[in-house]
Amino acid sequence: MTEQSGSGRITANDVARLAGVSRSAVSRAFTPGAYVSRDTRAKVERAADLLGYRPDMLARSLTTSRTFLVGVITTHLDNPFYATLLQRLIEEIQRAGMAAVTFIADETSNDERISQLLSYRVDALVLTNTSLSSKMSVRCARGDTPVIAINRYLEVDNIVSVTCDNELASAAIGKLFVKKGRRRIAYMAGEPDTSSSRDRERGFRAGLSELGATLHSSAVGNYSHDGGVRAARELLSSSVRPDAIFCANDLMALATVDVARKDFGLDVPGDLMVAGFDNSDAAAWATYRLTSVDQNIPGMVRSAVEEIEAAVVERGRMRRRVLIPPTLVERESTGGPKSIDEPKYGS
Amino acid sequence: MTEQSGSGRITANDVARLAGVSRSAVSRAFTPGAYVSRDTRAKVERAADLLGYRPDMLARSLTTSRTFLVGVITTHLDNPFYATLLQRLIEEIQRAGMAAVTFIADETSNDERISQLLSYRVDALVLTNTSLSSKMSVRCARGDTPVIAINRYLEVDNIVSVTCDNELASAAIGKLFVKKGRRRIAYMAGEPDTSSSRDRERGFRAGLSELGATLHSSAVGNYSHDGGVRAARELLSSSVRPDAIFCANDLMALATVDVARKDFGLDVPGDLMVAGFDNSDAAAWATYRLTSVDQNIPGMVRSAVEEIEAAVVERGRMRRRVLIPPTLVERESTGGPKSIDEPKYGS
DNA sequence: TCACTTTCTGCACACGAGTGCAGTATTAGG
DNA sequence: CCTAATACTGCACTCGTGTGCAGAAAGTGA
Repeated sequence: MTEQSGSGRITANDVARLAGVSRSAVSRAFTPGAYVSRDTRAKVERAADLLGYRPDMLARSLTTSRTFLVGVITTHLDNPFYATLLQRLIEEIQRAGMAAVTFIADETSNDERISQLLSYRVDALVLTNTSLSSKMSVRCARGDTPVIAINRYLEVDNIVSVTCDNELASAAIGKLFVKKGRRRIAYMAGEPDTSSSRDRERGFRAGLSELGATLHSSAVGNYSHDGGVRAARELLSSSVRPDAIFCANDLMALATVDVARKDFGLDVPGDLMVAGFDNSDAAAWATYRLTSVDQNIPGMVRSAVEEIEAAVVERGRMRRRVLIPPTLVERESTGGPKSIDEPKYGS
Repeated sequence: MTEQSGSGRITANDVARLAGVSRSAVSRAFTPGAYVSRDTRAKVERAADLLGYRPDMLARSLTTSRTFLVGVITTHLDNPFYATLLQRLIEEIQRAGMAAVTFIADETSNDERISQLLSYRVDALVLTNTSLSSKMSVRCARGDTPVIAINRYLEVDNIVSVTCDNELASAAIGKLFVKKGRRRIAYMAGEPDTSSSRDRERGFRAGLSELGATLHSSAVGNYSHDGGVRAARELLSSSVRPDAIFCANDLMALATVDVARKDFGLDVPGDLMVAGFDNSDAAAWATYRLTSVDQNIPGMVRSAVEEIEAAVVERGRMRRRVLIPPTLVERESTGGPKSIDEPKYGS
């Protein structure tokens, strides 16, 4: 019998032997657009799925320099926003016929991770809420590895960054508070050194001042629930308590609602309006009904993967910035949706 | 100048040339336990990090058949439990010096995904809340690819399954309800055809009957928040309303609390006790203070990766089942923790 | 100094596939 | 029936690294 050789692995040679053709023919049968007769292709395909053969990606990548692997570096997934983002990103990557090699960012060992990913010759690198050291940026550029940053804007060459329009959305929330008659308006920041938190604060302030209002107070919640609890207590303990708080993400906003009700006996939105960012699932829960900003994750992810595909084809493209338009979702935590004919922000 | 050749990629040849040694020497310098003199190793290392060289994993894997890649197939990450599980799993994998290639399960295209992963020669395959068709099971066994199933028990040969002791934990909750004086006790199932939901129901019933109680009613919530809302409405609309509900996960339990309060004006735990499963972050939030079962994700993940490492060394090991002991976390949704001297369940 | 061991080094082949090139089978045209 | 074009096919080289083997260098003892 012409069986495969000893080892469990089935190679193109085994298929070739069984099909009675050369190994090149097998290779060509699996390469779209290569010179193979209908006849041989049929023989090869029959033999192949008789043996359960599939070309070895590793070996293939060695000659083609295409691995169909995308390196993804993301943060802790406690925050449901990152979890959903990662999920959609992976789905989009696999839809494009590639596979995602995922690492959780570790602050200290980040460079090591990237270097590791490069040693797998990933076709592209996606950073989610993560920065890139200039050293690694150079390494990526040298190896022609395109880098896409989602949700963080990096001032580095040869890198595409995809973010939602944080300033625009935050301004809309600022204006919403003012229109609803609030005057003691506070901001709860995320991690202070991230572009997202800074942009949201800047936009929020701009929105307020556009309608003649100004920021009453602010605190830092570090994007976490616990941090949000502490920051909310801090803000609400003030002698002149705020009557509206914009939190830089939902996790902190939900914490703020909890604290307002449980610790301070406040009514939301009566005594305190709260708005968040991310439009996470929990924002829609009956207990919270939280007004939030939908960053349009599917849109972000689609852009990111499109950038990857473009970059793989035309190597060495320019740095770019992609801005995804977000959507304001109004719920009861700010007094519910406006009347039906009032226009959305933006245009 | 002895620079690297045209392309951006730096190979062992470039390093060899710069260090003035043979390419084999470079290879050995990067292979722990190989025959190299202190002197050559030093020269190679110096040259290597001058050029920023790192062995190409693809080429290396081609000869060693070790890729240090672990294939991970997981479900949608809307459920925070899976998100945390995935995060910890990836972290543990990277701590072990490997990298995770992650796919989101797609029901229909699952076999295709696994086949794709096998074509990357992953060292092992981890399935999270996913089944394995018998066809793929055979393929994995043939290629000597160890398969580890987390949180689902599969009746297939050559596969290790790691789950928490669902029956034990669920029984504990059943007994807790009875001890707290409840008699109209209901169960909310997850996805009916999963081993986890079935095991939890079986354990729960066993716990009840152990103390002479019996199940009052049940409904199916499919492990989702929306499903939980529907199931809770169904259970609570009954003419004889339950006074305690055990939900097969936290997402449904939180939904149940929301529905009980908002739609039925019930007090939790006064009118209705609720318990969940997973001990997700939200369970600890002030609004819910939900009693839940901690599955010990770090423990599960550690076992899983240990199994991988063991399986990579001694190929072709037996099917095994690993049972992780869970912890009951009592909070206000069942009336708060017991008095201090009462023993935990188990032993 | 010689024989022998020990410690390394480099050659050459292997891993599994893609692919340019030259050669062969097939067909068309005359 | 002959020639030339066409459609394939297979050889052999390549990708970047690991590794057995044989030979060189260095050390050891007599």
